[in-house]
Amino acid sequence: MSDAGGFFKRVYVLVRRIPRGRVATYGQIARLAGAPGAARTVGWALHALPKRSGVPWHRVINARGGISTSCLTHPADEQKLLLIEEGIRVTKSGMVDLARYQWSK
DNA sequence: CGTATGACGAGCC
DNA sequence: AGGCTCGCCATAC
Repeated sequence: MSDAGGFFKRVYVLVRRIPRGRVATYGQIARLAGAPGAARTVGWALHALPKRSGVPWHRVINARGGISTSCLTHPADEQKLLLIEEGIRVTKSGMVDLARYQWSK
């Protein structure tokens, strides 16, 4: 399940472990997945991830605490709303205070 | 097996 | 804060 050529799966498992009201960066997930530097691959994993998969993809943001979504199927506006509904303060520009909300195992 | 891609990261302006 | 360039890494074709 969490192994066997499924780097993506490993990412999904880690994202699911992010507690509600907390966020993580792509680089952080990549590092926990055992591939520091593969932040881009993490983003791609979530990109291919359907919302109904149950993975809180909206809790994953970039190192600057911003929403980088350029994906039309996953609008940044929706991600922003989801984060706000979890109690996370997000600026109009979609910036999150990492120092306060970044997930720490 | 080589090239292209991508929801990134860090550095620089 | 926002934008551009280069570098890293795992898939897709």
